[in-house]
Amino acid sequence: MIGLADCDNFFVSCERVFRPALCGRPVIVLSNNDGCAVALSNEAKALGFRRGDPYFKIKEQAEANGAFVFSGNHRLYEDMSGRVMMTLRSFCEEIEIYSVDEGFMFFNDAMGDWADLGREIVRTVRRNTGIPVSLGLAPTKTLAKVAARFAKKYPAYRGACVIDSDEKRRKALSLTAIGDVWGVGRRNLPKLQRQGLTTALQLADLAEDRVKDLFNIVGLRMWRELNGESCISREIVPPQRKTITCSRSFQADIFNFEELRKAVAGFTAIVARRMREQHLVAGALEVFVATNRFHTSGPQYFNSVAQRLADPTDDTAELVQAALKALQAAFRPGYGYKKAGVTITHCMDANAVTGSLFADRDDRDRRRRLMAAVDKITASPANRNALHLASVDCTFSGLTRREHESRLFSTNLNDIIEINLRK
DNA sequence: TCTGGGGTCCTAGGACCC
DNA sequence: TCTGGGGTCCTAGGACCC
Repeated sequence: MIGLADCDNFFVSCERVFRPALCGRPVIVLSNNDGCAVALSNEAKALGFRRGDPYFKIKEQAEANGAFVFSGNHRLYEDMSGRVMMTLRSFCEEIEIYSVDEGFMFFNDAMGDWADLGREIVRTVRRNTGIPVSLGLAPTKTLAKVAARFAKKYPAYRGACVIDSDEKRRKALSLTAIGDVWGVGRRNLPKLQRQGLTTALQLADLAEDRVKDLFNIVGLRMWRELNGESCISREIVPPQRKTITCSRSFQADIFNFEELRKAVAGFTAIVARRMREQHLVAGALEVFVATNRFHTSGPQYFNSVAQRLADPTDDTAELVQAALKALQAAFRPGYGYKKAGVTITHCMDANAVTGSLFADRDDRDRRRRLMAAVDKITASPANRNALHLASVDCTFSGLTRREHESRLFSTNLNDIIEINLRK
């Protein structure tokens, strides 16, 4: 049996844990630069606000409706995510952390009544973390996703929905719109609809040969999963990352190379720290710059330049040097840049790399120790910016808008909740 | 004025090899 | 007249996910 635990309106729920007065009220969490709504409470959804709405278009209406608005506080959400996953793991050794707010659980033995177990998991996550979660239980990942949607949608399930018979499977699929199936996206939905398919059950009931004609291997796998044949693999040990990206949109267009240079160096430093956390080294890196794609007047420009690294590395200074070289090649003066980013590619396990024959080993070791020391000093959130390369703007101060920040309630001692006891 | 960020997999086509 | 067959690797673009 496969369980999918899916946190309800996760970012909103994280904010509510530390401000319970927000429960039952409309809450909206925004993306970087306070750009778009990325998470909404049910109350905000009921008011007509949608994920992806640009904030400047809904701001007035949100204020008029008394909605509470937050800039994304991802360090808080990451920390809360870790707590949720820890609780899930206490029920099941084999879990796959699928995203910040979702985890698959793999049960190898019969565990008694699945619905009872599911509800106990939901209750325990709520008690341990304050986060409301919905659980779907079914023989395949895709069906567990379907079950979780029902658990979320209908309070009668009390948090957990189980698909453990063919009858339940067919019933659930008949009530699921084809566009709501995991793996059916925007682009392919019209194609499926043209075939006269409206429910997930109609898709599942197609003959295998017909599925092979209509789709590629991805569609075939989805069809098998809907029919109860598990064929999407378990990733219990997280696979090694292949790329790591850091990119941002800016509050105002940047025309000046120096300003862009600082930002790109900052992105590179963040990416470098993340790769060291994961014990990776990069074989190459890519820098992109872009003008505002929503501007209809004025010239548009996008460019992305890759830079091979002579020797795979995780050293911030070396990576920044390479990134700035790439930036120089990508940059054209005269444009207003709205967005830029850095991606490291060709990642490998740091311990499995053979250094170049001509590399200076002593220098390598010194740099490695330096990076380890920097990482140690900047490990705690309060010291995050205590030490950095001079070329790096690690705060992005003034670069992006964050007007509705909440605090680092759970990871920074300066930000913990204060309780005023009345006399 | 203002419009997110970070990933993966699949496929087709080109370069290259024998 | 007539111009092979079979591979791998890499990349860009598309589709999907959260």
